[in-house]
This record gives sequence, C-alpha cells and structure tokens, in this order.
Amino acid sequence: MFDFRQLRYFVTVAEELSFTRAAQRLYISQPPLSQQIQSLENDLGVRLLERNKRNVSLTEPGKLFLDQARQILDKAEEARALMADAATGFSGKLRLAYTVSVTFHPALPQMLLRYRRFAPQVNLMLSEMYTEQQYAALLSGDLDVGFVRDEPEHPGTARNIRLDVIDREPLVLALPTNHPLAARESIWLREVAMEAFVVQPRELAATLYDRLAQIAAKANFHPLIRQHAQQINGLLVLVAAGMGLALVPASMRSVNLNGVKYLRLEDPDAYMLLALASRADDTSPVLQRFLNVMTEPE
Amino acid sequence: MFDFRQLRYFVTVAEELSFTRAAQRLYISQPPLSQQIQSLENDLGVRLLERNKRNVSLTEPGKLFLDQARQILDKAEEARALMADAATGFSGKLRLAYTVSVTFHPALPQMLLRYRRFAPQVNLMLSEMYTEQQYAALLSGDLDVGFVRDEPEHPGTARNIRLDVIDREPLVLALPTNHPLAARESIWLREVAMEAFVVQPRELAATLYDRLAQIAAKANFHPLIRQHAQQINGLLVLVAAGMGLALVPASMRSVNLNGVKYLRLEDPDAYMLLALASRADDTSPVLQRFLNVMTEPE
DNA sequence: ACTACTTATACGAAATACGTATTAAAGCCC
DNA sequence: GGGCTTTAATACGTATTTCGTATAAGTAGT
Repeated sequence: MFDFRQLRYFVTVAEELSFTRAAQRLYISQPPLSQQIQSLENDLGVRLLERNKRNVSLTEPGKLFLDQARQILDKAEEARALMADAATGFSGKLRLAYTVSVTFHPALPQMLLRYRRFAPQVNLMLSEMYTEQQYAALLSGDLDVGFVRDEPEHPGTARNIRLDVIDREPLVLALPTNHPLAARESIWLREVAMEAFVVQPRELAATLYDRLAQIAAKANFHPLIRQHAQQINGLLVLVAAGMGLALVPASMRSVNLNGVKYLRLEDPDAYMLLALASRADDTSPVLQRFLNVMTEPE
Repeated sequence: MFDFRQLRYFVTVAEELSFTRAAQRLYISQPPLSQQIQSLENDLGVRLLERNKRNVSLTEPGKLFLDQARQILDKAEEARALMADAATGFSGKLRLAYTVSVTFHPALPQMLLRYRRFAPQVNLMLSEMYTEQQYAALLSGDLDVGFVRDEPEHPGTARNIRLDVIDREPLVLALPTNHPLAARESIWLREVAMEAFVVQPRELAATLYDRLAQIAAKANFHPLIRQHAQQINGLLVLVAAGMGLALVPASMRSVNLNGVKYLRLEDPDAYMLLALASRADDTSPVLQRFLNVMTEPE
C-alpha cells in the first residue's frame, strides 16, 4: 500500500516537473525521491510520470492521480486540524442538561451564548432533566454536563460526580398575595413555622427539600408538607391557589404569577448553589474547556 | 505526520475495542500495535482511546477521528481502484479525431459504440480534422488518436506517427448520371483518361490525391484537375454539377446525391486504407486499449 | 565532440517497525 | 481474599525500510 510520504513526494514532483527541484523542496536528496516515486508507480501498476532524461511530464493516469493525491492529503490535513481543535476543546459534541429551575436563571442564556461564540464548532445537545436524573445520566455516559442546584458536600447519590459552583443565589419565600404577611419585604422562616408548605418530591430535587428541612430545624420546627409538584414552576401555581408556601431560588422572581408574592428570607442559610455537574473522571477536552469558560469570571 | 498504516491500525482497534484482537486481525503482535497507536495519538496531540487495563473505549475525539480515518482510507482505496482502471485503459480520457470521409464509413459508429460499452469510464472527446491536421495535433500533444485514410508506407509528414490499418476499402468513380458511361457497373480508370477530375487539395488529403495520380500513371496518363473542394462530400456536389469526375472511397455510396452515379473500378490499386493514427511513443494504457479494441476482429 | 544537466542504479548507514520477553494492573474464580 | 487469567505497556534486540553519497547513463545545447 502506498504512503502519505509517497503522495507528498509525487505531488511535489508533479508541481515542479523535475525530480531535482522537487527533492530540494522536500529537503531530501534526489535518489530516494526517484525510488519512492518508482515504488509508488510499482504499487499502483501505472506509470505516473513520463521522464525522458531531459524533462518530466505527467502521463494521463498521472494527472488523474495527482488530483486524487491532493484530495487525500487535504483530507488528512483537515482531519489533523479537526483533532487539533478537539484537543483544545474547540470541536466535538457536548450533551448538556439543566433543571427547570435553572431556565429561570438570568445568567444561563448569556453564558451559553458566550460559550457558543467561544467554541462554535462544538455541537451542543440540550435537554431538561431532574437533578437525580442528571446524575444517573452522567454516570451511565448519556450526559456530559448538567446545570444543577446542589452542594459539593452531598452530591445526590454518587461520589463520582464533580460539582463546580458557578453561582450562589438567595432563596425567597413564595406566598399568596392575600396572605397576612404579603405586605412585608423580608421575613424569617420561623415566622411561618405553622404554615403548610408545597415542595418537589425529595427523589427529584433533594437539595431544595433538604435545605427547607435544615433551615426549619435551625428554627426549631418541622415544616408541614401539604402538596407536591414535579416542576418548580408548578409549586408557584399551588402557592397562588393558596395550597401553601414555597421556598424557591430568587431567580424565580422573574415568574410574575398572579397571586404570588416573593419575600426575601433573613435566615443566613437561605441560599442555594448553582453548579455544573460532570463525571469526575471525564477528561474530555470539550468538557474541560466548557467548565473553564463557565467558571471563569468574564 | 501520521501514516496510512496507523490509520488502519486505529480503525481496527476502534472496531474490535481490543488491542489483542485487533493485533490478531492485523497479523502483527500486540506491542507494535500499542506503539503505533501511541505514536498516532502523540502526533495528533489527542487521546483517541481510553484504556483502563481491562477494556478499551473511544474518546469523543476518537469517535470524530474514526470517521475521518475511514474516509481517508476509503478515498485512498478509491484512488487505487481508479489507477487500476487507468492502468488497464478503462478510465481516463481519449481525444479522438476523424476526417469527413470517415463519417460515411458504416463501421465507425458501431466500433465507437463497442468501445464505449467496453470502457464506459473513458471520456471520449471527438473532433473533425483533416488528415494533416491530425498528424500535427498528434505530434503537438493535442490529440491522442485519429481516423485517417493513409498508408503506413508514407504517413503524411512525420515518421513519429504510428498507423494501424483497420479496413481496406475499394475506391469508386463518381460521375454525373448524364455521363455516357453512367449506365456501366464497373470501369477502368483509363477509360476516363481524357476527362476532368475534381479533387481535394493535396495539403489536406495527400493520400487520395496521390492515389489518383498513381493509378493514372499506371494507365499512362496524367489526370486533368479542374476543380478543388475542401471536404470530400463537396467533391460529389461538383460531380453532380458536371464539373468533373471524382475518386472516392466506396463508403461514399451511402451519399445518395441526385445526379451522381458510382462505378466500381477494375484497377487493382483502386483501394484505400482506413487507419488509426497515433503517436508512436504514446504508451498510454487508454490508447493501447483503444487500439486493441479497434483492431481486434470481433 | 564536449559540456552541462537530469534521472537511475549501487551500496553502505541511519532510522524505523516488528517480535519476544517481561511488567503492571485489573477482573474473575474458587 | 489470594491466586489465576487477561490485557495493555515497556524494554530491547533484530529485521526491514529509507536515506545519502558516489556513480552511471542518457539527452540537449554549445
């Protein structure tokens, strides 16, 4: 089988129409060049160059092969360039997930836009998933990175998940506008200790569930859970309907639902982290590049 | 720069997902396979395969490169196949010319058709040329092969022209229907020794011109030339107009011009050869194959 | 006819690839 | 859990390939 070297040699000779000049351009001596061309012709079973001791010209098959050789070399160079991009995380694909609550975070669209400008060749595949679903998908290899609301100290189920915190967001209390405390600006959670709460199931959003329990525990009460909703915006509907109060990230304020008021919480632990979850052993350049871009300040 | 071998090795490992099995399929031992893959990864600057001492898997860049490598190998194989065709004269291009008189030969279309069925990948470029024009074009490299009416003994101008005779055709005498001898079936040229003749200029069709002179000389007369025509069918128009008689190949009988009658010539030298002209030093497989097909009996 | 130039051949040296032997590490089996 | 098997990586000597120097052979121009 012929060789990339032989192709390069042949193209050079075909361009120069001289073995001597081609050898100079290739920084080799003339005899090995003759040998390689002979070997190539031998291998193909066709005479590519007509040499009559004085000048060199392309045979008809040689013209055909020159075209082919150039195409092959170009394709190889293209593949090399693609790999150079892949090595630095500028090409490839990235399967990205996010929880519903993240879609209300104002920074998400602009961060994704920034990344796209940075690495436009990366094929982004977005999907919406619950936090626990993301962890499972990461570990099974169906997902590369996910936006979650979790803490590095207790990452959901598995220990093979890496979390990079990219934002710390206050929690707010969502309550019906006809609630006695609705006129207030801020509140301590203990002031609504006797009220009912609506939450997401712990299996789907453990962190927010546990955070409510934790703040309540510090205030020496155990929250009464009356209703559940699968999605976080479903909670707000339940709040508007007067089914209870809800603890949600501050970015949910952007959801202007009739009958819902948001109060700042004074409790020091009333915050939530926005983090990027990925497999701890995933060294993919695309992922590393993505994490870099997302965690860098500007 | 990486190598075709390394690409083949990589593709095999990627297919088997095992260095050991891949090495067996490639009929080499496992260590050099590991070395070549390492060298390839080193060259590209990317880890293509993830090996964790128990199983091998493709990295994301590896998946991209597998696709690229397959494309490159396919392209190389394609080029090799094209050259195999070119070597046996089944692909390439062939610039072919013919004189006007040849277009009336009944065998020409069917021979070209046969060749096209035989080597459909060859790009045929046809053009009409005078015999001498063909010789000049052959020598200057503008033409590959031409249909001419000439004799191997005196091929026009140059000695670097090869002639392959493919047909020997009788000459006939074209004369006006109102001519006294028009009722005859055959004739000796000496019977019209005193008549005027119309011919093509000697610079354009030397053979036919010289042949007339030769037959006349054997009959001890020198033909009187009254008119000239550039093309052979132009001669027939002149004959119909009563401007003189003409000597033409028998295949011109297919031209049923009003006022023209064709008589068989009894003279033993009244024949003409149809031949293929090509450069004697042209070893192009396409040409050789064409000459073979044209000169073979069937 | 001689010189200058170009490609092909001969042969020894350097670089490269391969194979055998061995190591290291991980999963499997008892 | 310890030994066994399997798998990829490393070490090193050998074989192959490729390269360079020297030389030959042939052509065009002076």
